[in-house]
Amino acid sequence: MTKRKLVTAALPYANGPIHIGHLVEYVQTDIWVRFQRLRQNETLFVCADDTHGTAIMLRARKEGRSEEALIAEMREAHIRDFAGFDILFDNYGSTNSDENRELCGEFWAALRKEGLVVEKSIEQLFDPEAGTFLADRFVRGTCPKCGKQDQAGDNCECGHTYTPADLIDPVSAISGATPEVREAVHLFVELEKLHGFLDEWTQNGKHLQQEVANYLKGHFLGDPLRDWDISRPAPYFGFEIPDAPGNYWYVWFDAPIGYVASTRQWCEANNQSLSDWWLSPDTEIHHFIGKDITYFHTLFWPAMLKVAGYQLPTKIHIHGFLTVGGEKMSKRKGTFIKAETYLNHLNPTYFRYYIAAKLGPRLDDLDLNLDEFVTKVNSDLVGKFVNLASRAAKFVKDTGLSATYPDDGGLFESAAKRGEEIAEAYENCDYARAMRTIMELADKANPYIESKAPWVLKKEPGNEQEIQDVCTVTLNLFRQLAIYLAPVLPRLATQAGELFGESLENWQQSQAPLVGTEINKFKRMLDRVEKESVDKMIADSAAENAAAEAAGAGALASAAQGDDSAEHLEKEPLADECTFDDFMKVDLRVARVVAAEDVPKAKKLLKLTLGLGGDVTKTVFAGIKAAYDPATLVGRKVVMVANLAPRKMKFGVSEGMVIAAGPGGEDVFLLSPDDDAQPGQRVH
RNA sequence: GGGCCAGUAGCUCAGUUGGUUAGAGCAGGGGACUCAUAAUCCCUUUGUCGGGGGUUCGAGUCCCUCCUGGCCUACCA
Repeated sequence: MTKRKLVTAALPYANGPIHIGHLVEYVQTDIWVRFQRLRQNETLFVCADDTHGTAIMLRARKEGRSEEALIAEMREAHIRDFAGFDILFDNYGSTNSDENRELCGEFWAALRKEGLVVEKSIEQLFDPEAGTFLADRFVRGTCPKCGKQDQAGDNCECGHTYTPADLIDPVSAISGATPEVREAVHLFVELEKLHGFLDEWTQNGKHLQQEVANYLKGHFLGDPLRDWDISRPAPYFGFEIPDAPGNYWYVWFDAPIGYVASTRQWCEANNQSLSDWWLSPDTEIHHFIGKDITYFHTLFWPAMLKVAGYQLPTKIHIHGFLTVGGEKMSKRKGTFIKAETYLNHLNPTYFRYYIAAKLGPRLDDLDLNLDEFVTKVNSDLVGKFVNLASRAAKFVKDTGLSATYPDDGGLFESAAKRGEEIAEAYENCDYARAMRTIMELADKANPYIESKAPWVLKKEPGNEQEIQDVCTVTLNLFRQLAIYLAPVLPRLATQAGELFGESLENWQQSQAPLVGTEINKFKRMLDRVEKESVDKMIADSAAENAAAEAAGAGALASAAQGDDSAEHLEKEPLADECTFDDFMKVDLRVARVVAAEDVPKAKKLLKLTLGLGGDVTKTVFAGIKAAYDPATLVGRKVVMVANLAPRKMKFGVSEGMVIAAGPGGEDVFLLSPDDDAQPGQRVH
């Protein structure tokens, strides 16, 4: 008897939209769930929005609305995005639900009962202006060890770690105010009392990937486990702790309980019992998460479940991050792609397949290479797979499939035998292997039809049976592949089912050929990916982010940087890093304005003659007419790019550029060297 | 600093417990076909398997060492 399976994906934080980085995980999980169902395992897939914490509170405050309004809107967007990628949850809950509050109380009571909760007074920085305690990441200041400025609240680039209270000249990133050190009583869970249990559970080789077990052993389990600070004083958006008024459960306490709460919601709607799913040894529990939240899911969460008497996770599947073009996703480069933006340009099937083809069972990051994305999807899905149906279906649209399965030289049979291999790869989350194997099979199907050439047979009468047989084989190979691919490509599985007049919902269907049935008219199943669409998506994505940044000119940034507005840096973010050598290619010189004259027909230009010392002069047409009167420029010193390639302009040749800041028009500001700089001196 | 992982054809990767001339897909080159979404099929080029040392009859595969890269090191996926 197979066990029933409860599957979760990490709860996305209700503070931002879903992007393709998130989607790696949801696609991975969805594939696994669909695979389980295809194998006839009773499977429940739950998720929820993670809604609590300081970040949500601050954002709601900034937007002048309630946290509830914010998270409701975000939840709607998340659900829409997931649906757009064919991610099919049985229940999508929220950590801000009655079910969750109640369950939190239950887990809390269990911790209390075990005597694991202790009170400790700690010093924490408080922002008097914003009226809130500051999480580490909301404090910046000078590193007490190396003296580097503008470092995060808990660690410095130099590698030193500390508490925010140790920072020199700390500044609140929220308001810019100088935080005060305040003492507050927090509640802690004495995790060390569960050390033995956690040692066994993490190291027994059953529940975690080996490298994760090693990581925990090396980082945490080698020393006594620290007490876990599990409460936050008001103001905090979350659940107030019933027996500690004025204190709230830390978001990471109630978030994983959200898995249970979402399950409960589903149970209540479907007349099921929660205990069958979370308290029964007959149910496997599988969590899919990203490696950044390993710690919470592999130490705290098992500890909480253990203490509360719940079933422990069967397996925690941890994946790496998504990079694009080998780099971290970048808003500026447009590679920080929101789900919505992707869907405006591309079919989700492409993404699901590409991600599946790259996902292995380990924690390696996986890279979205946009050129590879296009060629892989087109070549594998359209060229190899869909093409089979596309080229064979029309020959049998009147006759249907042969009544008995013809001799195909063992093609179907051997591909059927490899089904278990593919299934095992899916089971182990080694989708890359599964996709490789499937494509290997597809690579045998096209040569088959090619060698039989029904389009040639058709030219001579009397070949009807052979044509039908050849197409019966080809379409059955296609159907078999469609079943193998169904967890990844649900839409194609549906379309394939329609072609055959059946529903492809059981892995076993891949093991026996379909014969003697009609074939419906072939409808185009998948368009090729156009590189132009990908490019447009990237461009859109970059534009959105630029607009968003400009609009939301952050209180965060401006406050931490004194009175200067962050606006300019946001409008024009820093360029790509360049090397010293790159920089030295640009020859900047101090120059004196020897002559400046108006160019009557030009709207923006002034003609400048710049002296570099001695007799050397350069003529430069500068777009500063609206900002400067030529007469006032003569004699002053400026900085120019002296080795710029000459450029022919309407009014003459410009031999360089003067350096100025500002967006243009009247807002142009020439840079001047300090008084003693001499024309001709290089700037570097 | 500590830890984990990786380094195999231009690119993405596969190479099971060490065993014959190291593989696939894509890209490149040549040809064929025309049923199919310029899809498909056939043929084809390319590798000091990161460097060095060692174990062995035999190493991409084990050991040592060095180099390079990625990631993690208590709340962004």
